[in-house]
Amino acid sequence: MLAPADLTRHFRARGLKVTPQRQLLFKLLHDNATHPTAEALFATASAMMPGISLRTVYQTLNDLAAMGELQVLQSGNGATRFDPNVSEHHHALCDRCGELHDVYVEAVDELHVRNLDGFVIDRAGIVFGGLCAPCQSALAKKSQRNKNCITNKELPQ
Amino acid sequence: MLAPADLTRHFRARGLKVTPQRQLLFKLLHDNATHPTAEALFATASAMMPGISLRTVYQTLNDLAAMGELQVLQSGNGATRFDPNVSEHHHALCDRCGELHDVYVEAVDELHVRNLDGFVIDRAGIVFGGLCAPCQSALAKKSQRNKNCITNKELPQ
DNA sequence: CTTCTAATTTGCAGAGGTTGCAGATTAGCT
DNA sequence: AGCTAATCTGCAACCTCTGCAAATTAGAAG
Repeated sequence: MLAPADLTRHFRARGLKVTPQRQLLFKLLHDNATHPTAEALFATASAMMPGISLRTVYQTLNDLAAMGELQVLQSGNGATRFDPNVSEHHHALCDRCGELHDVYVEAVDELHVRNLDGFVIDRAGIVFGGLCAPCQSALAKKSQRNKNCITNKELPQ
Repeated sequence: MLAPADLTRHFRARGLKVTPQRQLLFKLLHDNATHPTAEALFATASAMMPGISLRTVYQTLNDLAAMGELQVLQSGNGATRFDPNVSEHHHALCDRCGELHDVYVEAVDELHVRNLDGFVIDRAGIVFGGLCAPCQSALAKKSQRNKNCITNKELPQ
């Protein structure tokens, strides 16, 4: 996504107005790698500008997405996530904490796809599943703790 | 997804009951390549078994997904789609008609992923975007028809 | 600086999609 | 045939997101 100052210019050029609400959202999104949902942005924005409406957050996110300044992601469980990183990249979704990480994949266009049946591919989106580093150590500790535990079979009925 | 008879066995083995409603859904899903939504399945099921509840459809779909017999897909626009094809495959989503096609991709594990930062990948899901064959010809015809139309610039102000 | 107008903000109602709950029903074991 | 836990159904509720209309405001023009 462009820097706030550039977005301001782009918005005006398109006949869109640059309100304080929008400026705040521009700032909150700039260099934000958390893939926030509309609700999450609303929570942060509300703390800095009490009274801002959730409706306005959605409105601005949709405007930005329409201008190609945001990548829209379907997180799987309900809420849409917005990614200000619009360079060509993909995502890694942690099975444990649910967080999404940006990853870069080489030679995606060189993949050999079968069964296309006349479908013409324009782009690709990859979501990797697995465990992020913090969650791996968390799980390792947990299994360590459970090493000496009795199993279900050993429990009295 | 397994054949209805096998699913019946698996359900019973897990202490789950096999009701007429579930048997119907097993049949409707078997070899179904349409990636139906819960609503779509409900519509088909209702025609064959009037009175079946949408709630039951969701229930059974969730059970099947939990058993790994269905792949769950986020279609992008709202409704979840269910795919009885659980072999390793990916999807091609048509920008025009919104339909999903199963495709097979080779050497996905050989992709070179950067910026993993300790994330350990377990699996990958790829969604290709583009146009399916029918939609390409439809669009081609449309642009043919528009060839002799005046452009906006030529319109009187 | 004032005026004007179209764009924006807000709050609320409402549309999907999905789940929780409770009472009635039923699969399938004994 | 009887029993009990699993299931079905209908409905209410939830969540995310959008439509709408009245009030406000950005920013251009005078």
